[in-house]
Amino acid sequence: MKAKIESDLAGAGHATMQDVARHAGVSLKSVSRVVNREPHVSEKLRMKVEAAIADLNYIPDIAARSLAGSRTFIIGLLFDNPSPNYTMKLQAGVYRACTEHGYHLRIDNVDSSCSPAVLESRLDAIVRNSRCDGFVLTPPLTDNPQVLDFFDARGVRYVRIAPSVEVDRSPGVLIDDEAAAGSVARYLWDLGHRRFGLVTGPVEHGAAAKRRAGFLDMLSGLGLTEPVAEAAGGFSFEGGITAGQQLLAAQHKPTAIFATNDDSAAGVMVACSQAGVAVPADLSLCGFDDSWIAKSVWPYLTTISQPIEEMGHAAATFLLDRRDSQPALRTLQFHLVQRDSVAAPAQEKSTSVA
Amino acid sequence: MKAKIESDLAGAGHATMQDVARHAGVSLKSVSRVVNREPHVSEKLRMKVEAAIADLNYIPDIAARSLAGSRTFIIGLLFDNPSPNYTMKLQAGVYRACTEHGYHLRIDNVDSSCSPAVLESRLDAIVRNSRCDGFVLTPPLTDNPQVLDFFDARGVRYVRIAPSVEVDRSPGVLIDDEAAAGSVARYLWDLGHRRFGLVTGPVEHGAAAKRRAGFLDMLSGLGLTEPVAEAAGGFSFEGGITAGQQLLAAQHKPTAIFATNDDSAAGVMVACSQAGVAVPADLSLCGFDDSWIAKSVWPYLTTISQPIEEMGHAAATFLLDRRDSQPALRTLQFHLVQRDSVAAPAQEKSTSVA
DNA sequence: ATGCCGATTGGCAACGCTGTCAAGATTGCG
DNA sequence: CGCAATCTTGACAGCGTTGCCAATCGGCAT
Repeated sequence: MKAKIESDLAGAGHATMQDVARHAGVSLKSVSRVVNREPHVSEKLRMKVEAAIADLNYIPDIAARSLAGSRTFIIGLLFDNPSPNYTMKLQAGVYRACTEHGYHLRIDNVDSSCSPAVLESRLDAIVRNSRCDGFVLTPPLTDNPQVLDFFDARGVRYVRIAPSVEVDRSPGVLIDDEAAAGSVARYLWDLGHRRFGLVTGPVEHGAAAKRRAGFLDMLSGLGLTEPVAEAAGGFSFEGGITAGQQLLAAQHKPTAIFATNDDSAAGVMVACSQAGVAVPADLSLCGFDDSWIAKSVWPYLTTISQPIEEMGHAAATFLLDRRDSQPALRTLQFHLVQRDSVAAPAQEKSTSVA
Repeated sequence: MKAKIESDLAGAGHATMQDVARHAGVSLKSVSRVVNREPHVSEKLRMKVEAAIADLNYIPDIAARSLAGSRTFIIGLLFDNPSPNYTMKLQAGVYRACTEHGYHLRIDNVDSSCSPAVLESRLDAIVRNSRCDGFVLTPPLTDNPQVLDFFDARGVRYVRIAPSVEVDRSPGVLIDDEAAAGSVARYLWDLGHRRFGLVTGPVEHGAAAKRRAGFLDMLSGLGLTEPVAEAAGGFSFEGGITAGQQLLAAQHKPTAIFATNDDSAAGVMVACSQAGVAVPADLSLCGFDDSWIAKSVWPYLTTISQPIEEMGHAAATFLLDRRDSQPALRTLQFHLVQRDSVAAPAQEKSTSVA
C-alpha cells in the first residue's frame, strides 16, 4: 500500500499539494503560491500548476491550511434566539458570500440571557475552539456590550448586523429604520390619510424606537397636528391583536395604522376582522420587515422590505474582503412593498387641511 | 519573543497539548490519551492531566486534530430550498447535539434542481472540502436518489431526515405521517364530525400522500361512507385559499377540514373569513406541522406537532454515537396540539349513523 | 527469585500546508 | 560588459495532534 512513491494520484486518498507539485514538475511552494494567488508567480508557472490542479481535481485541505497558516477559512455566524425567517435569510446571505470566497460557514448559538460569567466562558469556548477568521453578529447580540467588549478585547474581527447602539464602534451593516418608517408615513399621507394609529415595539429594541420616531417625525413634518394614537404591540402577533383592539376602540378610529413589525401587523389584522373593520376599505394597514407572515395574511401586507439576505452577504463580504478592520458602516436600501393592505381612505367630510 | 522555552503558558498564544504535558510532567501522548478518553490510562495520570488542562484552560486545536487524525469534529447540515421555520428548528436540534459532543456545525446549501452533472460536482466539492464526519440530509435532499447514491458510493456517513422513499436504505429519523393524519381523523370523528374536506399537498411530496392516505383510511375504518371532498392546496398559503373556496362552495359544506400542512390551513382560514364561515363555530379546521404560522392566525390552529428540533438532535446523535453505520430508523412521536380552530359540529339533524 | 504477559507510558514520524529565507534567474543601469 | 537590484523559485522547518511502535512497569505463575 506504500506504492504512492511514483504515482501522481497517491493511491486511494485525494490528491495533495505534493501530488500537484510533482505532476506539474514544480516545487511544493510554487503550488501554494498559485493556490493562494500570491504575487511573484510567472504566467507560465501559474498555467502549469493550474493545469495540474485541474488534472488531479485537487482541492486544498482546510485543516492543513489553517494549521499551518493563520487563516482558517471559516466564518462564524452567531445568533441568539433566532427568529426563523430573519435568521434563515441572513444565513443564506452569509453563506453565499462564504462560497464566493471559498470559505465555510460555521453556526454557533449564544444565549445572551445567561449570567455574564457563563456568557464569557461560552464566548471563550466559541472563539477559541472555532478559530474563525471572523464573526457575524446578529441582533440582539449585535447590541450586547459584553459581547462587543469581549471581541474587541480579543482582537477578533466581527461585523454587526443592524446595530443600534454605539453604531460607530465597529463595522456594521444596517438600514435606515428611521427613514424607512418615514417613507411609510409619507406614503400613507400622500394617499390622503390624516388619522393615524401606531403600534409600537418593545422599548428595549433599538430599531423599534427608530421606527416610531421616523414615522412620527415625518408626519409632523408633513403638517399633521392631530396626535397619533399609539398602542404597544411588543413586536408579537398577540401584542398586535391587543394593540389593534385598543386602536379600533377609539372614538375616532384611525384610517391608517402603522405596525412597526409584521407580526404585530398581522395581529392588528385579526383585531380588524373581529371588529368587522375591512382592510383596506375601512382601514389601511402597514407593516415592517416583509417577513414571511406578510404573505400569510389576507390581504397581503404592505410593508417595508429589508434586504436581509443582502445584509448577510454584505456583512460576510466585509469580513472577507477588507482585511483591515477599520470600523465602517454599510447602509443598505430598504424599500416599500406595496401589496393589498393599504388604500386611500374612504370618502369623508375630512378634507380638512388647507 | 522566543522565550517560550520554559514557560508553561507559551507566551501570547493559547496553551497547546505540549504545554499541558510539561505542566503535568507527562508525555505529549499521554495528554492526547486523556483528551480522547482512550483506554489504558491510569487513574492517577488522568487526574494529573485533567488538572493541568484545567489550570491552563487548554482547548484542543481542531485543525490539528483533523489533520493528524481521521476525525474532523464537524457535522455538516445540508439543505436545499430551506423553509425557514422547519430548517431553523432542525438546525437548532442538530446544533444542540453537536455541542453536547464537542462537535461543530457546518452549513451547506445544495440546489438539487440543477443538472445532475452540476449537482455531482457541487456535492464533490462539499464532501471533499468539508471533510465532515457525517452529514444530516434534510428534505428534499433526503429523497434525492442521486444524492444518496453519491454518499453511498463515497462511503460518507449520513442520516436522513423524514425519508419517504427507500426508507430502509440508510439511517433516518422520521415520524409516522400516516398515523398522525389518522389521529386527526379520529379526533374530528370523535367530536361528531361526519362531513369532511381534505386539502391535499403536492403529489410529488412523499409525506403529502401519506397524510392523505392516513386520514382517509382512518375515516373509512371508522365507518364513514360519505365521500371526503378533496381539493389541492399545494402546501401553500395561496393554494389553501383556493382549496378552501372550492370546498366551501360545495352543496353540503363539510363541517371539518383537514389541511395537510399549516400553510394551506391558513389559506383555508382566509377563505372561511371571506365566505363568512366562522371557525370553529361553523367549521373545524386542522393543520399539520405546528409551524410558526399556526400561531399567527386567528383562531390559533389545531395541528399536528412534529418534534422537529428533536429530529435534528436525534439525527446528529445518530451520527455521533453510533460509529457503525448500519441502516436504522428512529421514529419519533408526533402529537396533536389542540388549539382553537376545532370544535364539535353545530347541531343539525345529522345524527345519522346507527 | 526468574521469566513472561498485559497494562501503561513515551518517542517519533507523519498529516498537508504555509512562512521564512536563501538561491537562482532576469533586468536595469552605469 | 559588470554588478546591483528585483523578480521567481525552491528548500525546509514547523503548525498541534494522532497513530504506530517501542520501552517500561507491575504482577503472577513457575
